[in-house]
Amino acid sequence: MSGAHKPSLDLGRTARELRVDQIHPCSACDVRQLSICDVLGAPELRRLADIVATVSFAAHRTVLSEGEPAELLYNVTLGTVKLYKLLADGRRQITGFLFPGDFLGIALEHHYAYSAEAVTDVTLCRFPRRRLERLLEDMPKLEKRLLANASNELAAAQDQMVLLGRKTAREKIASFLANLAVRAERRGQPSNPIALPMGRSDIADYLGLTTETVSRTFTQLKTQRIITLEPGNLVRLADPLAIEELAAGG
Amino acid sequence: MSGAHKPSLDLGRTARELRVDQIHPCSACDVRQLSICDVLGAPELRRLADIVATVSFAAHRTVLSEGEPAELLYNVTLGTVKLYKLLADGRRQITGFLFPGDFLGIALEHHYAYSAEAVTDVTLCRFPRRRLERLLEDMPKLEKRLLANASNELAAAQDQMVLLGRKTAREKIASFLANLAVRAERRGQPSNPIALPMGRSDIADYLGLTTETVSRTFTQLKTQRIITLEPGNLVRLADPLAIEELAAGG
DNA sequence: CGGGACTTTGAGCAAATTCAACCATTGTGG
DNA sequence: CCACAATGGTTGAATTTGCTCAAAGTCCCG
Repeated sequence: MSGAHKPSLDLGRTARELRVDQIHPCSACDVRQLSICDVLGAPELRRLADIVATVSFAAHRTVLSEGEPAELLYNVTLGTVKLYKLLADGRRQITGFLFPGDFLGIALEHHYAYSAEAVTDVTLCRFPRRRLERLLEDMPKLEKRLLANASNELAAAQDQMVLLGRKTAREKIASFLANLAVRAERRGQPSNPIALPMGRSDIADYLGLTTETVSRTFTQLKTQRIITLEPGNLVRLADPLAIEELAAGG
Repeated sequence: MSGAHKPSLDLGRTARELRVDQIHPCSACDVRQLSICDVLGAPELRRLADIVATVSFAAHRTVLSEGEPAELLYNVTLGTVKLYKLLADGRRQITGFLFPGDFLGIALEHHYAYSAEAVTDVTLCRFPRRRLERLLEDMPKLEKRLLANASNELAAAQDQMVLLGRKTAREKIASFLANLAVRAERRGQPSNPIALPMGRSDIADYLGLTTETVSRTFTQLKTQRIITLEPGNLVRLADPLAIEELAAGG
């Protein structure tokens, strides 16, 4: 069965959660212009800083679980997080990867709609939902920003549906790489040797494939000189145009 | 190639668009409690009515096209609409079906993120985006409602990713039927013999399958006495429990 | 009653999966 | 310091699910 997920031994979510409250006041935040905080002025930022805590999770820790009451919302400031849903028999679909600047905590009737796990060591800004909602009353700009954010995510979700429903394995991998490159660029990070912080099975569960197919497709693209794999989990797009065409469905 | 879409001759979007402005003032709207308008009181509803127009499209007409400037937003009041995206070679992914009460017009940087086409004859409430945005300034409740709406759609999009990436054809069809039943019920419509206003190829493009596989799967479920097909494009869930189990990934 | 579009069924095929073995890297304990 | 276990990644062979191509059947609607 594809996408089967061996539940790894989890010593409990908070076991290695480090609370580093108030070390990073928002005004010094280096991902502010990437995040929803970019619309806030200094006084509003101060009020936000009052309710925020900076927390860290080691790689593979669970940040939040589907179905739990959504009392805490997060903003990624460092590292990579994956969002996923499980079927009863363990099949897993990863619905997204989050990088610095990305917002976390889509809820449905105040319960998380998915689970989230740290891919690498991560640092997050944590907001109590109630207090954030109260703050929103006074900050229509922030509310607008959240709506714009949700719209962007919806558009991305639809692109992902096209990928999952209609693209071949080659096209899926190419789309994935192109997408990572764009997002890395947006964060001001190198976009040509692209960093792949996640493993093959995470990629597989994100693209609706198996690890074997992901691996085979990488080697196929490698032998066709479209990409090269470099040490440190880096992928170089040797032929970015070919990647673009494949990603678009060529 | 699966999902190939023969572009049907289109005589132009507005050719058969009927403008029936102001015939339905919002206060008499029979889908108000299903839509984003449910949070508005009488005075606010009146202001909304001032900027809304009621428009109709015949089946198969294009309501809006991906990439166009998003100057108009809609709310479905009657009929069924499908949202879709195309790849360059014609492969198509339907990203959603909209029924009465559903909101239409997710945009990215003020351009539509997808195309929308009438499945049946439909009637819609149409809002000019700018004027609606201006109205939002005075109606924080409506803005909150739009955000909640976007959250719901995001959760639904993630469920669809699970379906597309990890479910079998049988499970996809079962999930689809279960989902239609829930939504019909929510609208106060019969949920057991379920109406299927869309054709096999729309279902296929929604579930990431081909029409042949959709058809085969229906007959398979029929011979297993899990469903029966009734005249008028109705599907009866003869064994709702089996449908539920299949939909959940059993 | 006839025509066209949609749906169903059939036969063969192909892309991706499954199952299994092997390889590479890394971290650990003797 | 090196052997070796563990983990993750790659490769191979056989299988399977769903697709492609083709034809026949249905259902509207005029």
